[in-house]
Amino acid sequence: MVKTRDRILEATAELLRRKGYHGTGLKQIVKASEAPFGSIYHHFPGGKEELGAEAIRVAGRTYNALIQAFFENASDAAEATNAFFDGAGVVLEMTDYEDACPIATVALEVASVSEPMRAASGEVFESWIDDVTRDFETLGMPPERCRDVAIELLMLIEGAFLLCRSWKSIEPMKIAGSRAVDTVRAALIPS
Amino acid sequence: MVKTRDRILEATAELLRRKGYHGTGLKQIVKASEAPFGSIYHHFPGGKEELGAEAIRVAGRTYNALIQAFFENASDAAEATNAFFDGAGVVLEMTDYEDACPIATVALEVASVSEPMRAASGEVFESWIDDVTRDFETLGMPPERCRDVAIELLMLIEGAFLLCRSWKSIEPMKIAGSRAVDTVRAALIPS
DNA sequence: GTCTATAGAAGGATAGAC
DNA sequence: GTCTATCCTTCTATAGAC
Repeated sequence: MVKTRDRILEATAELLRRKGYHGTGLKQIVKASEAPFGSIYHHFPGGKEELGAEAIRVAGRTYNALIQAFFENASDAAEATNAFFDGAGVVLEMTDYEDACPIATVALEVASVSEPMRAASGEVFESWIDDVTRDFETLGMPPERCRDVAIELLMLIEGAFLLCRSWKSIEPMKIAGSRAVDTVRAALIPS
Repeated sequence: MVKTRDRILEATAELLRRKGYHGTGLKQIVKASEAPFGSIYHHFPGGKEELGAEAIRVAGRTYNALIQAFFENASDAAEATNAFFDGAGVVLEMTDYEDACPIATVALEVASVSEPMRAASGEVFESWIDDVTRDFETLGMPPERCRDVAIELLMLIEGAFLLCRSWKSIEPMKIAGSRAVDTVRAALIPS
């Protein structure tokens, strides 16, 4: 049995990714989650803002798992990077450029508008960076480089998501993936 | 004398950058532009969507000018790149991380929702890429590399804007700038 | 053709029945 | 404590006065 609260969070995370924060209504959320309207305010007294912040964290954890699936037990950091960017491109094409980063749209929308939601998105990005940083350390990259490389990869893929969706083309993702692999490969070589 | 239509477009472009598409109401636009409500539908019969698409193009042209100010008559492509990323970081800090890309938020919001606005944002990104590509050719970069380098720079700065705003930190912009300069410098060397 | 008033729907939030 | 009915605001859009 799936708890009402979890259904609400799942539905919200999904709607936020596709429609953004201001594009998602509470009424859509109750419809999608098949929950009564009052349940939102029972479980999230802070209203839409509290629900949104929590949904961002839920979406973030889903992606933590995806990241770890590619990087945690990889044999080579560069190969894992290549597979990750390739996979992102495949998903983009399969979903007609709808499924990209689950929180980027919301993060930009709320950055200067809602401090709790900005903080939530910041923590999610940080947790992704932490995952990749640790994985790169495990995979033999010099520790002092790991975090910067992880941040560069995240910037490249977020930029690629933006351009790919706006152009309906995976060309940017191919360029981003190629550059990401170059960076990882270079960082792996001890200086 | 400034035409009503232009005032509406300027106000819309500014609001879209700060609040996004769904976060900006037509009533805010008429208030900010000091125009009567009916004027919007007089000048933009297609309503908010047509106005939004046009405002995206206006914002795009403003940035075309900014890009050219840095790259068009530069003496060195790498130096110009460095100055551009530095400048972006300075503006972010000065505006408490509010002023970043004028169209990124809207582009993500509308990518899967409004075809006319998606097309407009795609054209704007394309025009920025075209500018930088031409400038790099002029500055001596091998022509076959210019476009890919320009796209990489755009992805890096868009990713940096996202992370900088979510973290309220310019660390990502510094990393992005550093990597961008490295890429440009490497591309300038004939192989 | 400039501007006001208002329609009609959807937004977030709340009160209170059960 | 689950759920419904409803409140008030804001949204986009339009009708029509001047």
